[in-house]
Amino acid sequence: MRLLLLEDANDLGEVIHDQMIDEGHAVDWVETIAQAKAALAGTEYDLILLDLMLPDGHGIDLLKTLRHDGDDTAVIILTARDQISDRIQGLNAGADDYLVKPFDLSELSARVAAVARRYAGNPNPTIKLADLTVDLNTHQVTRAGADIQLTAREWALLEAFLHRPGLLLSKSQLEDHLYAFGAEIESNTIEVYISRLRKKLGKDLIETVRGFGYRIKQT
Amino acid sequence: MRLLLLEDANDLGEVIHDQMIDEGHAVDWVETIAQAKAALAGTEYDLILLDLMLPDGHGIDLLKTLRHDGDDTAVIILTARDQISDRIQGLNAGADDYLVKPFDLSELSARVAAVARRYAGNPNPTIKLADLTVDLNTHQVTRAGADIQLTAREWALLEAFLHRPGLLLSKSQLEDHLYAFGAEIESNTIEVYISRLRKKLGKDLIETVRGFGYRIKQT
DNA sequence: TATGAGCTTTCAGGTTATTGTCAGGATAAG
DNA sequence: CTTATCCTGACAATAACCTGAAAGCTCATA
Repeated sequence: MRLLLLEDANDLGEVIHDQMIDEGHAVDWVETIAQAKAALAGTEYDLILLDLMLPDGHGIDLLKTLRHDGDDTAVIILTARDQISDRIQGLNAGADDYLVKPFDLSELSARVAAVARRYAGNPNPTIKLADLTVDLNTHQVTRAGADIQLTAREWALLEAFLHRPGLLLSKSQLEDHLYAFGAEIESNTIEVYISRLRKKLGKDLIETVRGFGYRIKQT
Repeated sequence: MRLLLLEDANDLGEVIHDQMIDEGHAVDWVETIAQAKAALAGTEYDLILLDLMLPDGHGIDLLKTLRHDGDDTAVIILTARDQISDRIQGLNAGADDYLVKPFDLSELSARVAAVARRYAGNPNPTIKLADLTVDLNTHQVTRAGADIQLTAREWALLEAFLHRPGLLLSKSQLEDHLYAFGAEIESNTIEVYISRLRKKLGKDLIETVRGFGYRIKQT
């Protein structure tokens, strides 16, 4: 998915940027209204993340202009807790959703996904993998019709593979996906969770590539 | 159908106005309470769209006055997420339905149609859920024929799940539905209400998905 | 403006499921 | 055979969840 991240003068941008890239989105990151306008003129985006920390309501103006020009690109507003008026203005100006700082990256990811799905007109996307059906929305996994209950970590691990099917993922990559940046895992946690997933999903779904990592079996 | 749209100082009104006209309704669009009162004095409307972005709770007052005078015109309240108290007040004051921004126009259309049906004396749209019957218009819930009384919060919570069956909703999403987005809920309120709903609706209706949230059991 | 009923929110303690770690066994590579 | 790597059952610590009860609100009514 193609994202535009408009953010000025604070480090949240970098974090968001990295997270979105991790999830396989194409992200343009700009820090001024002028840059944003240039970017918008040239390119079609699927989603715009608009940080209203921007001074003087210019962010709102940008959004209004966009809508006025008939552009219906999805927009999620990021705003500080105390800027309620900005938020209301934002919604009125045509934003699709908003997040109040501070927020979890996972929360942001979920909202991005939700808005994207809404725009794609595809509210309940499911992925089929061998005899598995994975519902990204409800986190429901069924195997040959039978429900499978996954814990949070198990789901996160499975999700890592779903983003890029067939991809070989190293243990450290998987750790990055499962844990907050900088968290130190000092045991064979990934191995344990691979094991647990296999037990629930079926032995032969996840392939071990000795010395490198794991990969979902292609079908 | 004859609509009154009461909305002040923002561009959503225009959008709604155009949409409703498109759908073949007759719409009067006013932007002050005074205008609304004048319009209400002169004309019979089938439905009033009331935007609570209006300051000072005068919108609620208008509704109260209306009901107090025995006017039972259908009223749908449009409100920002920040104004939960308005929302509760609105329901208590006799609103028929409410929508929280941002909302899809299609959703608004659906609700308008629903309320219209109700007032046209058509059978109420109901949802069956296990042994429950849920009336979206009257907010009545019956179980095996017996009425179940839900409070405003309890209903709001149930409603969140009705929107799409089987949907997994996180606690923070539910909070967003019940409260101002970003409002500081520092306790386990959602858990408490889930507990109450279960007690009233039956233990096994709402499923806990540990680490993610809750979901209504698929039937 | 006081009162009381009903609803909402918080708190605290108990219960349960998940998590990260370890240890010992299994497997593949050389 | 030896070694590095991986698998997996078990377990204590912890996080997540449930729920009764009490405190806090709101609103209609007197």
